[in-house]
Amino acid sequence: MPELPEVETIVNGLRASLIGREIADVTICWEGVIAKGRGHSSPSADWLRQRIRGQRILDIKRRGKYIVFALSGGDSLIFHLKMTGRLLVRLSTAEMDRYVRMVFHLDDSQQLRFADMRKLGRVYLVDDAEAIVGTLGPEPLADDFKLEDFAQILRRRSGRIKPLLLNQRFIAGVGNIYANEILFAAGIHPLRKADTLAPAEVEALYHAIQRVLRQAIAQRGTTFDGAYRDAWGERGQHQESLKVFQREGKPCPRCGTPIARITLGGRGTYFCPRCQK
DNA sequence: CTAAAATCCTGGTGGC
DNA sequence: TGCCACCAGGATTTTA
Repeated sequence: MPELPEVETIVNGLRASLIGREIADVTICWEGVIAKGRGHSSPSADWLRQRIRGQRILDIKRRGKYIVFALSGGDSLIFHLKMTGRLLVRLSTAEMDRYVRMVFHLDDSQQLRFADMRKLGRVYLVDDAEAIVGTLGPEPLADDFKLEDFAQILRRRSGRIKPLLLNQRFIAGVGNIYANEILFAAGIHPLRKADTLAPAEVEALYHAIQRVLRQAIAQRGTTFDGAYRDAWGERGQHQESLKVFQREGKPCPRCGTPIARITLGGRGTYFCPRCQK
């Protein structure tokens, strides 16, 4: 389940190999990988192939959990990996990976392969990236993510804090693993209402978001159930550092109380009933 | 406004 | 050993 730290790690790997390359051709192994447009028809495989061939990769950036390629023709090629998606850079002679849905043939004997066991991930080719990523909330690791702005948004929210952390319009890039870990690091109970957090709690949450995400990036992300891989197919290391996620019944690393699990918004929610108030 | 449920998917798991 | 129901969850859409 690639979240911000995993996507950041993947993008850094992609940049190292793909900037400046031309997309010579595309093979679409499963047409459903192409995202549907708003309401009506989704672009066809033929349309996408004709449009993308010959365009050069100028830049690759992360926005939330999206991966955005800026192409020389002015288009943006955008990926969302959802649960099990992988973007893999391979030599074209390398054995094909499992569950590959789309292959980008590059001008230097490399391939970019989009693999996705569960078929939830999608590819977009658009002339304006904002049409896809424009509704996302602030980037929590950007310089312009300020405590005062964060506090003001929280004050206007009456819902529970954990589903709010997962809302991409509120903050971009936090998923279920890190929402659990962030709330533990901040000592805040997942059922707390956002507008009841005291100023000191808001500040603790603000710093926990950045600290937890930065540490996970330093460890190249979390590989759980073997799902996430970086651009070379390698695992992350942060699963060794998880404090509460999928640790129901195991002792809290701070106080020893067994970690509790509830379902909240349909998601597994893990916390220490003693440390998180 | 919040919140829950349904939707898309398939490998792994637990029950019988 | 085999079959099957069910679970996991990111984001969107629908329903209450």
